[in-house]
Amino acid sequence: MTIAGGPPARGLRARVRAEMIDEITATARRHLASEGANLSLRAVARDLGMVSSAVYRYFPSRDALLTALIVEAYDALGEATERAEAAVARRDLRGRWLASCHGVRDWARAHPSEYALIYGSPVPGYTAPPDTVGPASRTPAVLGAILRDAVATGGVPAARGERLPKALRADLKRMGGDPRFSGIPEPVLARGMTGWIHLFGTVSFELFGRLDPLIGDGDLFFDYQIRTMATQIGL
Amino acid sequence: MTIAGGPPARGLRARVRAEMIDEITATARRHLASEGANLSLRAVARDLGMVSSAVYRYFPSRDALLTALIVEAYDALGEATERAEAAVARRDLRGRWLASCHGVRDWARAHPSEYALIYGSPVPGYTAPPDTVGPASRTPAVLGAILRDAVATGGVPAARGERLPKALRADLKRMGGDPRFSGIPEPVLARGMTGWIHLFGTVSFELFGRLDPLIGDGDLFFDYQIRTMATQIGL
DNA sequence: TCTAAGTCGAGAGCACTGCTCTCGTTGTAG
DNA sequence: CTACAACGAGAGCAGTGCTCTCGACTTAGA
Repeated sequence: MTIAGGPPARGLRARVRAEMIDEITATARRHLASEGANLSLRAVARDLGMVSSAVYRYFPSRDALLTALIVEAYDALGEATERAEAAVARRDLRGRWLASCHGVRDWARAHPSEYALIYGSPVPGYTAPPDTVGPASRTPAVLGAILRDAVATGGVPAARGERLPKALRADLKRMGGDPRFSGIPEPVLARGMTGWIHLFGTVSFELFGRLDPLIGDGDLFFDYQIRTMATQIGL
Repeated sequence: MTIAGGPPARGLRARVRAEMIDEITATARRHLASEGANLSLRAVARDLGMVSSAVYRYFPSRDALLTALIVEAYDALGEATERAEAAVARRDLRGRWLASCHGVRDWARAHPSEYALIYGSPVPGYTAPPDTVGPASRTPAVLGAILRDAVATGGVPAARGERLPKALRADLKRMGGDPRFSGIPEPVLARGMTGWIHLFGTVSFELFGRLDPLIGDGDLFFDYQIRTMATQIGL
């Protein structure tokens, strides 16, 4: 053995292992994109020139592989949204909101299978482990930051005479405990949730083909939808 | 053979066949409810005391069975919506809209697997055959009728200074060609689509667990959401 | 440096799936 | 009454997720 220059302790094997995991998830993602949601672990293994049982050295089950893909998808969507939002001047609150929405849609259209994986119907026996909640809230966090900035700079009215039911107000107050949504008045938070739901509703309807027979120009429709919604939020 | 009183011509076998089809779909629906979306044709057959190949006498493939369930689900949802809407006084346009929304949600909560089947991510290799478009538009038709009545009686403003992009206006005009959506001015139709998207977005988010950590009282949240949306539509 | 321990890939195998084909049985139409 | 079509059962094929065992290999400790 050489004295130095070799890989670090716990090195070679651990690194090969990490690379292997990456290769598996990458191949799985490709399969997901090409064949849809029913991912075959055996097919992934075959693609990598290994036998199916070998994959189980890296992922204890097919669900675990799916979880890895889900986390990756949430992160990718979150990053895409953050990047789109960051490209707009800080003081242009409405522009930041619209850019975020377009960021979500653009990523979803570029990665329909991964979007369906995270925003479609839950996979049969699968229940999302807690690892996913962090990455999942990255996109809402972007929207929350915009609302907070908007409230702080007076870019959005804190209240417009809404009458929030007591229990709903309590839920929203609890949400305000989360630092990502703190500093946002409850009425604004409620409006923001409407926009959030409407955003993903629109993207899902478009991707799942629900608008196909109705809408010719999807870009225009989406833009119009989120603009009116932004206006109704007060942005 | 008896002279009369027996089953009609083309009778016994055809009737047994129809009953068999009903039994299969009923059992399949039960399996769907209990086990989630991955429906096993073999398990359904086993439940009916027959062998899997026998089921193929009635449905050419598992997808065909799924299609039957999808059509049934669309019809059931449509009927539930229609019934909820019919229970409200005709002149109470806002009440009719809200009742329809609640009808959708109540049915979805009572049949989550069937809802996921029709409003979740599209099944992997499956593409919806044209048989489904009719039943699928039953619920939108209810909402459309309310909007038409509202416009006719002045219950909703036909225009509120919206500026619709030309291409979008063209799409909406084309939608107006459908008798179910005729007589609804384009701006109202656009607002209605926002409400439609938001409605199913809210139901999907609730059923797919996206609101779980945030919202305590789901009933209240949903009601608040659709009320504010109805107001924004102009109802 | 040698050895015990742990990691890995391959292969066989189990229970399950959708689907096809064949083979007797049975209801039906002419 | 007969020829035909529909039907259910069974065997079988290719595929799936997952488990277990076995030999080859890397790693860590003495």
